[in-house]
Amino acid sequence: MEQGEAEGTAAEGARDELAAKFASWQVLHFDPAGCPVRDVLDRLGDKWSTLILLALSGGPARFSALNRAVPDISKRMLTQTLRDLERDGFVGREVFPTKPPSVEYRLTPLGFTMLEPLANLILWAEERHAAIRAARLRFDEANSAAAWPGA
Amino acid sequence: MEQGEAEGTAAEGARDELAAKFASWQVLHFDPAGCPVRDVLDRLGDKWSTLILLALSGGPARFSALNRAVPDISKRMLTQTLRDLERDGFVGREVFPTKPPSVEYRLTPLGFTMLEPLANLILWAEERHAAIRAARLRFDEANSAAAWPGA
DNA sequence: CAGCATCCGTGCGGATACTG
DNA sequence: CAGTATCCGCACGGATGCTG
Repeated sequence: MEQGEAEGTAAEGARDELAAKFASWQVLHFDPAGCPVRDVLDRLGDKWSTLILLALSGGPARFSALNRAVPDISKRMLTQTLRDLERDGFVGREVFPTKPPSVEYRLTPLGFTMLEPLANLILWAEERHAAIRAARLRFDEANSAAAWPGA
Repeated sequence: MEQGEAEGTAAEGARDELAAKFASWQVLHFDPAGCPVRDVLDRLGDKWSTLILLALSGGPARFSALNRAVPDISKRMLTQTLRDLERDGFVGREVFPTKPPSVEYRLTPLGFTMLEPLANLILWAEERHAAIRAARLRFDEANSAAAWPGA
């Protein structure tokens, strides 16, 4: 029952706040360096970043453990994504000089702070997933009907 | 736990919840249809979706108004992004048979519910933006120093 | 005004092979 | 084990021109 008035005010607050932020970014002509949406969210929007962060949410993990946690990522993309996350300060990398070598990745305090807003978005996505899939079916059906009227 | 007492219980709750969700999605072997992160967030992760949603957070807007609100998007990508958002049920499209025709876009109730979690993530990004940029500088400097030791 | 059609370049990401 | 190096396809997205 989150859809009612209780969430209405919160969502309206979010809307007004977002509208104001958006206006302030517009003033800067969306300078990529000054727009957090472009500079931060676009990086998290790649194919693997969020999944890696999720995999690390349970605690530190080694390279091959991450590869097993996300089975369909290639070693190449796992390395690259981890490097990007490390560069942004979300993930820390620690090398243990064992033989063979082992490397452990973990969320930094900065990366740790992201879990909360990320979790909110993911839980929202999960909650609305069925509705979204239903909307897609409706859209595709209406669209195909319009595309082939006589079929 | 070792990560950060300062960030507190909310972040730890988010971490545990996320870890549990991640485990449950793993069981499904990340079937794209069953994983909200892949099926929903990946779509929002494209170059323009979040900016369009932000532009609509202030209220309904016409096509050319959106094009002005996001100056560096092409008409082609604006149309395509709006279609995708409409297909997922986030955005509604209303055609007014004026001359010349005008089309108005607005958030649906479903799209409206996304503003709150999206705002949380964006506000987080804005709040940590400086720290992220600083981390990038540190990383790049350390990396270039390692790449050219004698320079 | 609000698109659609077409062409085209870039870069993301996959596959494979090799290394310390 | 934890990467690097290389090649390559394809889809994302930009530029331009045309239409109702």
